[in-house]
Amino acid sequence: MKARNVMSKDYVGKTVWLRGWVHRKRNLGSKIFIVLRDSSGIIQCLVSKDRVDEETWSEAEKITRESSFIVKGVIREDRRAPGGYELLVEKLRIVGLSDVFPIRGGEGVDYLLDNRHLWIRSTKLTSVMKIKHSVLKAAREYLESNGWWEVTPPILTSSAVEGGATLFEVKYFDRKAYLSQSAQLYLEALIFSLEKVWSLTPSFRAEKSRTRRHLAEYWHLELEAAWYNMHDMMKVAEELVAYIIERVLRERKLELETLKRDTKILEESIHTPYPRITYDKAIEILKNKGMKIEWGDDLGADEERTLTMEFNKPFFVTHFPKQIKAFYMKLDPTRPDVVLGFDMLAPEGYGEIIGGSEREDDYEKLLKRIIEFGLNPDDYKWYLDLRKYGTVPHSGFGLGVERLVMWIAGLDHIRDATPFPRFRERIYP
RNA sequence: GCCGGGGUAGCUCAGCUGGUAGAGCGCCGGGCUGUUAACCCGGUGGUCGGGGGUUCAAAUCCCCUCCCCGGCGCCA
Repeated sequence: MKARNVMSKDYVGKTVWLRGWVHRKRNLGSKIFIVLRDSSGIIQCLVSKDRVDEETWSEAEKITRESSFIVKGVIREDRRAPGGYELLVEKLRIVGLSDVFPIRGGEGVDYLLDNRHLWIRSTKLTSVMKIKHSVLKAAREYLESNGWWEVTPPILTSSAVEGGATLFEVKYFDRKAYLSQSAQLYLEALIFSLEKVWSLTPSFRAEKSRTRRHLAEYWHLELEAAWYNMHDMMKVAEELVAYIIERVLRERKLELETLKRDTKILEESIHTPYPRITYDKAIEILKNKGMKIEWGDDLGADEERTLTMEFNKPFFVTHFPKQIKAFYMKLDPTRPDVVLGFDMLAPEGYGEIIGGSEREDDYEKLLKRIIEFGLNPDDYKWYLDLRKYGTVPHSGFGLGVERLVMWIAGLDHIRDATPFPRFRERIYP
């Protein structure tokens, strides 16, 4: 049995066995309250000296916070118990006695990160992990039921996907290799047979970022489809996100409550389509707000945050100047100074969660772009090949899973959207 | 990489116009039959991040260095 299940009228008066960990212990002398935690939640257990055998009593006296134990008792309703139900203990046995637990409450960020392997048990992080589970499950469901093939691109690669972003270098036998920062180029190769593909992989960025929105290692959900133009792809992006949010709202109500997440904007976000504005329009809005920005500048964190306050659901910004976007994005044929690219920004100040585009499918144009960006065409030979053998219009996007989770869960830092966050200054534990 | 803040007890912090350290919590011991981060009484606790300098005297002033946090840039 699990703690949450037995906390109901149906179980009152019934004898149950539970196993879990000591969440809290309060010793009153001849009564000991032990709050049991298992993967489902918590329940208070009452050990009363006059109602248990000597062995159980001495186990209860000895047990410490975070010890694992097995307990047998009768469920009863009691207004004084947290949650309204408690277990009146008959037998209790310690399985793994815990040393003094290093986390008590009130510790600082650094200390908690050093003790991440223990802090991971907290109700907050447990709730986030459950939300992340539902996010991934919902994404897989959506893609599965809409005809997308799941594929497994490589993590070890021979060169950069795009110049600029820093790569982690690893020893690869006698050569150098890099940890992938995007599966996109490989997904592009796979659309020639499967047409609609997606992958969920770790991506790595060796940037020395110091922000609440960056991880050195994060989970990347990427889609790529043949015959899709930018607008087809944006429709997929918004449907996917809306579906995920709808599922999380339904499945993870309790966890969102635990996190004190105000779900008003999430409820809005299950309705598509999402608003679309062009980069031109974004600049205009920002200028009217008195921000110092000129056409051609990339949207910085402040600008993004300001824009997100204009909407009550995720929205798209499209048609960015070509110089601030990647080489593989297709230029707008009606206006070659902008690309057929789009970002999806989450509201409430969260900002970019998706980046996507229509890809350049013409060999000569792509080659020209690669050279313009100062990249070495030899590194992209196989990628260019795709434009020589039955090229096809296609589009794709990448979603930062932790960024999406961060927004849905209402977190103030991306590190809590993943169990063991990796930053420049942190690889332990 | 840049800007700002910070490293003092196991944890969170005070002390910083120089006079070799203090609180709360934890921990240990005792008490307690309805606690909700239980409470009450007693006890325990420190190379003041590291190195160098000034001084009779440095947690405190100066220089160097390491580490962490927040923000920006970069991006998902």
